[in-house]
Amino acid sequence: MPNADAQASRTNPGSSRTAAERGREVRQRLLTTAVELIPELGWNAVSTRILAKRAGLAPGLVHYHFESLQALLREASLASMREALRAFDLIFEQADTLEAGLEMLTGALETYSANNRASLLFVEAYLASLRDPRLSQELAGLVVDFRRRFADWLAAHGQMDPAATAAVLTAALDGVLLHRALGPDLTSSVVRQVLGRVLVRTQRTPKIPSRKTRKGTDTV
Amino acid sequence: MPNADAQASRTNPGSSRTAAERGREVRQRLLTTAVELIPELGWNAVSTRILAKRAGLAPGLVHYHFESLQALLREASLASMREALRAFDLIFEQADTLEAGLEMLTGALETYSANNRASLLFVEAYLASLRDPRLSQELAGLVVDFRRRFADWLAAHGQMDPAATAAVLTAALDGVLLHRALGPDLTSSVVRQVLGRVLVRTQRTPKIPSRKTRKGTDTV
Amino acid sequence: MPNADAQASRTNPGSSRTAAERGREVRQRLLTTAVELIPELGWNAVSTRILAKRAGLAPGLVHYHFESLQALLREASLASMREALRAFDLIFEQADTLEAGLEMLTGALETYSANNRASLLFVEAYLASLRDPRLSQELAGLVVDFRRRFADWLAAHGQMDPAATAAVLTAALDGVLLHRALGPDLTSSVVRQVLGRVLVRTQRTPKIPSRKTRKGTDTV
Amino acid sequence: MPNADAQASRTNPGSSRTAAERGREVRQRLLTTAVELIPELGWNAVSTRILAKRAGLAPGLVHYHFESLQALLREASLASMREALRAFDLIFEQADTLEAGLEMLTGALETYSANNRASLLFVEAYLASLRDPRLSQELAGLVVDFRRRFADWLAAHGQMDPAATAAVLTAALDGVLLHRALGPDLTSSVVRQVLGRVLVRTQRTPKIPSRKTRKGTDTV
DNA sequence: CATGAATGAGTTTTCATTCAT
DNA sequence: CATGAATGAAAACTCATTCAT
Repeated sequence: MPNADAQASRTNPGSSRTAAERGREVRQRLLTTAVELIPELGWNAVSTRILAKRAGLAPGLVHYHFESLQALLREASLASMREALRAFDLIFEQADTLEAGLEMLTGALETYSANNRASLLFVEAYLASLRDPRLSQELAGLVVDFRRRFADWLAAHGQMDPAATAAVLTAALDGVLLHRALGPDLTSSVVRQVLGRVLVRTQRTPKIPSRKTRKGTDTV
Repeated sequence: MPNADAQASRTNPGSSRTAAERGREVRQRLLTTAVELIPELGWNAVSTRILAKRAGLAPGLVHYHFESLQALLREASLASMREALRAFDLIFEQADTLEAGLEMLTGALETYSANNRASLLFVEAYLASLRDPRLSQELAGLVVDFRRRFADWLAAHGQMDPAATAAVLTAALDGVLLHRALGPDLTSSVVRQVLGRVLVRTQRTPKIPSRKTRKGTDTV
Repeated sequence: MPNADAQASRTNPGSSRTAAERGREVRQRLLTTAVELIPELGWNAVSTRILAKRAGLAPGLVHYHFESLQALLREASLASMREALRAFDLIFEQADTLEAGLEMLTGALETYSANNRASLLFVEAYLASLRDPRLSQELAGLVVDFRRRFADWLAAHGQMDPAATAAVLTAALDGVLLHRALGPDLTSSVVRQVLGRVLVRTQRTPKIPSRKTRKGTDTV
Repeated sequence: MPNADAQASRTNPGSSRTAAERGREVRQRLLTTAVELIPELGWNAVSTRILAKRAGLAPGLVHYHFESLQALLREASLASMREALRAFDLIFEQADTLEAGLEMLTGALETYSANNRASLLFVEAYLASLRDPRLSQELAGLVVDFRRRFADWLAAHGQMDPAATAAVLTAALDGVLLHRALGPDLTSSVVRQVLGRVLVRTQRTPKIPSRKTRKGTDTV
């Protein structure tokens, strides 16, 4: 990355670009380091000094580039979560049956849980949002957006009660994330198997793409 | 209040009861206050001074009765969670159908979410356990125990895949707790409606097993 | 002082007195040091570290004994000013003519200006009070009280317009304090000579009023 | 605003006027902003960043145009005070009796106290001068000059002891400024009424001297 | 003439923990 | 069993000043 930028700066010699560019790099480095540190140490244990040291930067830079440490953590976590959620949009685009979608969702979950970091970041941000109104607002926006896209996709594939299903499944997946952070015993195949029962097609207009014959549908 | 207690102890001078008894009371008060403070401020924001002040006790008492602040928080949160889980045992004893059980579970969830405190305590403890091996171990024990009792109850009432279902439902309910902490839009009736689909009876009639003989079967 | 206390503590062996007493001493030492430092460095330049170092105490003690540095400075300056004003009460009791009173006042002024510290403390506190409502309120109380006692004394000795005269003379004396802090050219004899002209007796012989019956009369 | 200026400078590209002129403008803007900020925040609370932000300028400009922040504050406050004192010269020229002069002086005082800013600037500068020898020297010069002009005017209008009276009245008026900063209860009519007694004519008719021939005589 | 990124020491304040009594 | 004074490190944040561009 520094090499690429060094090249780029050559393109524009003598301009003020280098300073500004380096500034943006430093800012970005702080954000990246924060995303790394939040799951590792916990939201409240990320201090300016630790952050700066880990980023290999002078401690004063945190408050030069950000209004407060909280603002930095907020921006970093939101950016990271937004990007994580973008992955799900891809899933929604590619999956053409409810079952395929669930499989991809739990697969993604497995990926995230593997390095633990992304999922913990979500939970840490959830808790932090309880004491940070700004974060709370933006985070709620993310969740609502995700639920809506999820519900749209569910509806488009014939799911019964798409909005309710999306809301509960979103929460359930977050719960699974949380439990996987604690221990590895919740395999994605188990999750898929159980949560798969939630996926039920409406009676009317079923263009039945059923992958297998469904089993016991004693819904409650 | 400390004055009142001081007076009370004067009433019973020299008796061995007063000293030991009051000591236990003070210890208990510290635990109770911690349970109150953890969801309110967040695990890492509970300090000895804040805790002592809120409990109306001298600051030195925290380290007199506990090895460290972390030990106090650990003991307090575990005790509180154990008690909370005991409430579910009652549900398991009283509910005689899967549907009734789910209804009581989501009802309890509503109760917990109402004051938010109990559910947040769980999540705070989950995260804290990632950096506290002792807490992690005990917490894992709690969760495993709960899953097993849950699975037993599910099995006894004809649920298919009881262990897997219990594990996923436990995680899902925690996820719902978490999302309710963020906003009130996840009503318990929606949760009941969607998660109810997970409850499916096995084809063959199960022989209802005694609690003692069965253990967590199946997967997980 | 430590020796005296060491003796005192011997009088009461085994009691908790020593610890509490030492605490009070430390607190007092912080106050005393603040009074010393405010005129020397300026209100805003007195930092916790400088203060603790000068007092020969650990830096944490400032916030152990006081809620904030501002609270410490406030308490210290107010106590010092109250004591300084008490000296004027003595003057009012002893002086039996307007002229003798003015002579003693300007004399006191000379004393204060000599070490500069007391007078600068007043001015620093005046300015600080503009950004500290609590200090402002208490300081205003001090000034109002002093004006009233001054006015009472003036009235008792036949001064015309005692309240207005007291208010303006108080301000004028503060101005003289300020100018003396800048340079030594304003001798007390010059001040006495000029401000003496302000002292004018009413035409009619005043009935000397008792302190209780009188209130701040006239204008202002 | 900076944008507007940027546009304006574009209007006149390459001209030597724009560069030099704009430089002076920026310098002046820094001075003006400092004069605004010193009474508002206190001398020591005016920082380069706050100053630059308030002036709508880049932070680096402070040290580009001035050797140090202190130097900027010094220059700004002295310029402002010099201008304020020029207003008094007008009074001296226009007032033809002692009484009329005092009335105009207290009137001016009222004006200054109204916005508080000018009077507070004086007091802040007085205190700052105690720790800034350069400021101290220049400020002393200002005060001495003012006293002399005041004394000259007093002498020209028959005042007894003009030098002593001028010195004490100058201090007294500063004291009144200070007290008015604290609270509004010292009305200018009260001040005029009391300080008016200080104005006393010499017995013998003074030969009215020309302004040029007289200098500060008498005591002090 | 102007910019704004960078620095490291500075600020106030809070902390868990120890310990003499 | 209990107290509360004490400590020194660490927290978030602000600072004047420098300097490459």
